[in-house]
Amino acid sequence: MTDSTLSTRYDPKQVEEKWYSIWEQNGLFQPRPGTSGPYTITIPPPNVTGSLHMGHALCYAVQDVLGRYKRMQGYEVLILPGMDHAGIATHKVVEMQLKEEGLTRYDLGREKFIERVWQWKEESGGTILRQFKRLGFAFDWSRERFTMDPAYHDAVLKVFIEWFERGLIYRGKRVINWDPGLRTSVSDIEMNDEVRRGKLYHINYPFADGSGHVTIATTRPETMLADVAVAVNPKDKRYDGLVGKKLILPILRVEIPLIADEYPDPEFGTGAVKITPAHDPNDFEVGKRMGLDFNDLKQVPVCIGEDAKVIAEGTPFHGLDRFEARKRIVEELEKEGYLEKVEDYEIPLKISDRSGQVIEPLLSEQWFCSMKPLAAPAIEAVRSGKIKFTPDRYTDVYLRWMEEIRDWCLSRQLWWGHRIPVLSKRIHLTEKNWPDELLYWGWDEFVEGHWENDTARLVRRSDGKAHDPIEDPLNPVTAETEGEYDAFVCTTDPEFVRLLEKNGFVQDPDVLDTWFSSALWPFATMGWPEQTEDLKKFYPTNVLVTARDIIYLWVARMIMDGLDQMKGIPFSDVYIYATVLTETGQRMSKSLGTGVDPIEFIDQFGADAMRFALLIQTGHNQEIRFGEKRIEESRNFCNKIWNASRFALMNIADDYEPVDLPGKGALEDRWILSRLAKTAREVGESIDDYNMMSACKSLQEFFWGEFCDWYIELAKDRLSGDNKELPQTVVVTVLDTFCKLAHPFMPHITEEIGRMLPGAKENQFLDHEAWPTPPDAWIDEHAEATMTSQMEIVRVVRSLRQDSGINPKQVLPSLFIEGEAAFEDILKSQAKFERIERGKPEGDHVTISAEGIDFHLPLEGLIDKGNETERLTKAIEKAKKDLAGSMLRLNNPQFTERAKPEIVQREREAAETLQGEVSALRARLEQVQNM
RNA sequence: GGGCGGUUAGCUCAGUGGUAGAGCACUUCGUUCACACCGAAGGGGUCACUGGUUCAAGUCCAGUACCGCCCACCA
Repeated sequence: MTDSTLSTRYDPKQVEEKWYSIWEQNGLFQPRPGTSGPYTITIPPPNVTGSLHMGHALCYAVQDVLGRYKRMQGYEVLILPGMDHAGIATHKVVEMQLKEEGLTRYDLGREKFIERVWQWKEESGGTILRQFKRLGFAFDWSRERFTMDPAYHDAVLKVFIEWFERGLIYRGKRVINWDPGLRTSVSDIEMNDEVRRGKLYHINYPFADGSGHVTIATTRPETMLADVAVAVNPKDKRYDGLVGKKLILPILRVEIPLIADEYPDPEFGTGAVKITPAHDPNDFEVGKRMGLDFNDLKQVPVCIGEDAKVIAEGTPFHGLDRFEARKRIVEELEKEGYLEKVEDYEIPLKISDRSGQVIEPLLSEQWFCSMKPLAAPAIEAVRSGKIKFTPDRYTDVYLRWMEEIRDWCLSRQLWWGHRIPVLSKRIHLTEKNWPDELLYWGWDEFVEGHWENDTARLVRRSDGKAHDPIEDPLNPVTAETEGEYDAFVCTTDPEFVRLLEKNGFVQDPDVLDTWFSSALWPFATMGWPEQTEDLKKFYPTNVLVTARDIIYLWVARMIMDGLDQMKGIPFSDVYIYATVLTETGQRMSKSLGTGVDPIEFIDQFGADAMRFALLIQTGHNQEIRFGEKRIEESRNFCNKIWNASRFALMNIADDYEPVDLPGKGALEDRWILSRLAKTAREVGESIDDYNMMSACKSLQEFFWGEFCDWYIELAKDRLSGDNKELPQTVVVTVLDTFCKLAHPFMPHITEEIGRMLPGAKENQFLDHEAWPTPPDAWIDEHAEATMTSQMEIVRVVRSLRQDSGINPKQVLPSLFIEGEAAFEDILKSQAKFERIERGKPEGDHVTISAEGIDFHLPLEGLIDKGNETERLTKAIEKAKKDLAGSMLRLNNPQFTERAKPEIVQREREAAETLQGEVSALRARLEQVQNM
């Protein structure tokens, strides 16, 4: 009776803190050589932009379950944690902080700004680490990585340089997505679509010869300052014979041609589209087809700058904000009579994911990465099944996107991130000066001294074609190929950088898109490019657990990079977990005020309750609604576990001696062990299937609905009786096994209880225990069926008592039964009778049937005629309805002939029972009415 | 415009062809006897709709409606 002092309320706070530090001190989170080989997860590194939210808690909880489960199965488990520098996102957080101080990053300068970001990284990283630990995650902190660690930086540069050399990375000038708020380019997948109410302006462009006009429609009239043409579809009859004529561009009053191109849709509006190659990706393509030189401002004018202000010198619009300019230009057009009409219109816009600003498509020179060659093997890896998505519907999502992958704009005009390791210089090459120029900027030194790790390229600006000076150093520049070149040198050697700078080279100020470095996560975290022991042992990882919104941004890129650099898949499974929404189905976000810090819930309910609440809602679904109510339920479950264990410990003597179990004992003993064995299997299978919801439900239903509600209740008397060894052994076995099964989900409370059970050894932790695999011999279908029917009987009799208005706790003298009834003890103790007697009682009584047995409850002078009549009438109605349904089936020859025999047989038995029930109920009703 | 999810009790959700389930909420009863963060009993659902396949459909098929998410260059 050592534990009678335990509180009746489980107190997570003290238990959770205690165990986490003990686990850490005992090195539980580091890989331990096992019998089943390595099992690895490199966790998705959270952004150092603040703190973890509910989605993170779920994500990492799933991984912690997998890690602990696999560890118990004997794997050498490495869960490698870390954090992501998160380029734009972190950059923005710090810029916002500066703004509050009335400063900009330019006031600090690049170096000071980066210092400032590092400071913030320490702060945010510290918060996140504390959150991780509060949640109880068994991750190997000794291997924690950050995507800007020096070694990680080296890995990033290595890939960049290699791809540069292979020609996968190139410099290009094209219309990119410009975020005017953050003043950087962003990739196609970092924007959100949004429809806003706006106007569609119809503007007349008159023919130069005065013969009428062409009407175009636009939502962005301000871009007309950079129009180069108006296009119509060659099939559009309305413009037959007009293509080739000159139009006057209103306001600027310059001539632009009316051209034919496949792009305009004749069905839309007038079928005529103004072409602004510098400010629209479609128009850019048209411009390319027109053969324009994008380096020539005369051919491709630009009218909006990086600050989203209009560039149009000599006009009143110069320097205006883009939206202000739109207003003024429309006024001007109206005044001059060019405005045909204005319609209300839903404008589809691209909104920057990071700043919320309207994206401005802008002609800009950036670094790009060719994706097709990288994507091909990554498609194959998934299509062939080497990488498997769960739920598998995401396979198609992935494949569809990968098959239409577009080149990736890599450069960002930010300061926080991996700086692009390229120096460049504009040179003018002619046939004559080619070798001199090479010598001038140190080319031979480059070739001799630095070739091993570095690479270089010459790109002719007029055609964008690359010339590889290494492959073809003496390729003479001819009259045709002479002209402006950009010389790019890609190097990591600081000495060489200085030499180049001395020769007029300038280092690229841009940094890489943060996902470029994230893509290397599964191997760069293990020390790659060094061939480390970790890399040999733990790569490839086993599973990636992540959110569906980064399948393209991250998952796809890791697969591509892994296959390209490691020549092997980075993980074999991808599990996409559900998005966590608020109770009302809103997105959880700080800006909406709907974000919740998991720590608040942990303070209130405990980490185990928090984890379980999330996990029990997480299967193969795509979203979950989460709130305090759900955690309360889990908290209550923890409390139930606590109290059941407390009760068990109070009943187990210090001299407890276990006995052999299988096949022995009372019905309930065999039943609960059979249920335990099945639960163990279900939990394992559910985890293997990444279905945490199913695993949690099995655990909860078993423990609460079967072990507590039935087994413990039935065992109460026996636990203190003469043969207490057996029920005690069952109780301890169930608790011990349950603690192990539930440990991955609720590590703290299970450890606490597990350690109090008889037989627990010093410094032995559940993580080191074997995952329970109860033998087949424990499964006893007969016991389960019998027990199920006993439970039904008890429920029915209890219901009869309740309906008769008897106090549930009151023990009645006797219950009469007619029919075959074994296990009278169960009935006696659970339905609370002193005796079970055969036959029918003499006096007034009420009767109910279950499992073919009639139960009579003597109620001399106590029967409420009205109540009983109502109860019986209802019962008759229900039985008649069921019987009718049953007969309908049985009278249908199609059914009796075609349905499986056992189904028909079951139906016959059911009908028979119902038939008997109906007549019995009728007889009783008559009896009652005669009372 | 295309694709993917969802629609089951008041709420949140399980349910992979054989007579509809859980938790919460609600009603009634019950606190010396593990737990009121508890126990017992109960009420509550033509499983969104329309067709089809089948002896049998919440479950399979086709379509419709509504909700959510993703992709797409219609100015």
